[in-house]
Amino acid sequence: MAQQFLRHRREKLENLRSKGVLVYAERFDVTHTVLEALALEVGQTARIAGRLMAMRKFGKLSFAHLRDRSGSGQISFKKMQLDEDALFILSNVDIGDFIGVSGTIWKTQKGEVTLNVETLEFLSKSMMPLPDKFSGLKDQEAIYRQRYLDLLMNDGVQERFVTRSKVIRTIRRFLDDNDFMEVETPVLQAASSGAAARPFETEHHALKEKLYMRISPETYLKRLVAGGIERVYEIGKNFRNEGTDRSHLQEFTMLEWYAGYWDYKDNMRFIQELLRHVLMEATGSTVVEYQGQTLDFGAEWEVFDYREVVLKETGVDIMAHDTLEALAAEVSAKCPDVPVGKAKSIPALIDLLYKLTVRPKMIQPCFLIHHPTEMVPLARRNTDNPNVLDMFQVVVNTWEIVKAYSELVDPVDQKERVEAQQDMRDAGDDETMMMETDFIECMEYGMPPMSGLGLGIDRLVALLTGVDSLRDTVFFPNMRGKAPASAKAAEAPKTESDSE
RNA sequence: GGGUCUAUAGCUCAGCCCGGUAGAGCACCGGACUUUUAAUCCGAUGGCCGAAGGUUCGAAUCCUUCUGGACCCA
Repeated sequence: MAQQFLRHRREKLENLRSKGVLVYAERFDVTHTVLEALALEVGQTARIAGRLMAMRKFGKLSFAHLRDRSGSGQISFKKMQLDEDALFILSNVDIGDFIGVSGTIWKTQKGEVTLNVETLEFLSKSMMPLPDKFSGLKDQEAIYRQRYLDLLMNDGVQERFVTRSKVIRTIRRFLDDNDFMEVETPVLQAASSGAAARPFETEHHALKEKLYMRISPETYLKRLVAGGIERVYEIGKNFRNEGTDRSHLQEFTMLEWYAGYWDYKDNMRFIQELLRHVLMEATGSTVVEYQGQTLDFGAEWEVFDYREVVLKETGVDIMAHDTLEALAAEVSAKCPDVPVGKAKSIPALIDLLYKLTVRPKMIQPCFLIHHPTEMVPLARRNTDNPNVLDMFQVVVNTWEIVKAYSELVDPVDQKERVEAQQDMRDAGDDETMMMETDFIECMEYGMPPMSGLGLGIDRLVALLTGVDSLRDTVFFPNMRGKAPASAKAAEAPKTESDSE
């Protein structure tokens, strides 16, 4: 495969070497980026470097496109003005190679600002042809597995990831400016807690202990609040060992913060302010056009009470039943499409009902508040109605992008709620939460009242960049093993330490 | 887990229905060309048709299984 390309390019590489050219150069000094250079006046000079993306050769004049991090622009080679060494390099250059040039700005007959090359240095060889410049790279599998080609060849890809970077940077600044401290907490944990999800399991060989990849940093961040870091946040990867679809990644990026002395209402105000700010910074507007929908983050966000909105939508009062059987009977009667048998516990059934009936209608940014108490074992009960939580979610385009609540800091209540989780687990619901006893011990030492919030970065980025799959918001989405493009490499002998 | 679609040259795709020596464009190689920008023109390369089995005189094409990918459903 690709024999001819390799052969031709290897020949050129040897040609260059035979004349003493360092084919993989050490470095190159530039004075401008490509776009900066092309913004100069005619007659000014610049040194630029980049990857050669296209070449149009005439007899004694050639045009090419050079691309660097700023973008790509036209350079020209006039044979009459180049010395023998430069001509030799030029004759052995392929599209995809990296070169460094210096020259003078001029304008072509068509008026295009172009850098005419006077000196030319070879910087690095490309041994494989780039994808078709017109069609780009369309093979979805190649796009994910060889993202570097996608970034190089397809329009808008780089911008999408620039937006992602900008979103995260803006969030950091906003939180820093509000006196939050960024921290890092363990990814490898003895018990996975903080959310209802199946964890990835791994093993600590030296300690001979089973460990879990975190599904949430929640209990660790709360420990830090107990330790006096009253405003704390972490942006990092969480891992959930569940099915993958367009709105779920098994490895996803989450922002979580905790603020002492705040309640969930403070967080409702704060997240609204934060999201509007991030949108303005990243896109210049609080209105997002997404897949034909206009999502207006600037307008007032509707607030839905969990029990009320489910009742209104389905006629089912989720608080009216003490047993799973009774609730399942009413749900089956009123919503025959809901597969009640799937739910192994009351909260699982409530969640299923909501997800199938209410959530699909939540398009504009809105708050869903006061979830039933059993649904989240770490959230504080509402003072007036202990059956519901001081909790909210932000839902946009049917995606839950934010979950937040006033935190439970009462260790006695916490213990009972964890035991209830264990009962559900025993009943067959494997999306319940494990709990480390030392977290409860920490709570026994005392925690201030506080409220925390989690924001799914990947979903937010998808909304802001118009893509409909979260896989398009990360560079390298998880793929099944066996990359065809590197079959040769896979055959190479492996050392034992390579195998995990 | 179930269903639909998909895999042919480095890339983008035809060919499959109805079996008969593997096609195009771009890229690559040789030639012409001082204003192109999907440059153009002439010529030449390039394939284990995802993998394995089966049917057949004969399979990219029909059948089975497997593998990767996309979408839908649960």
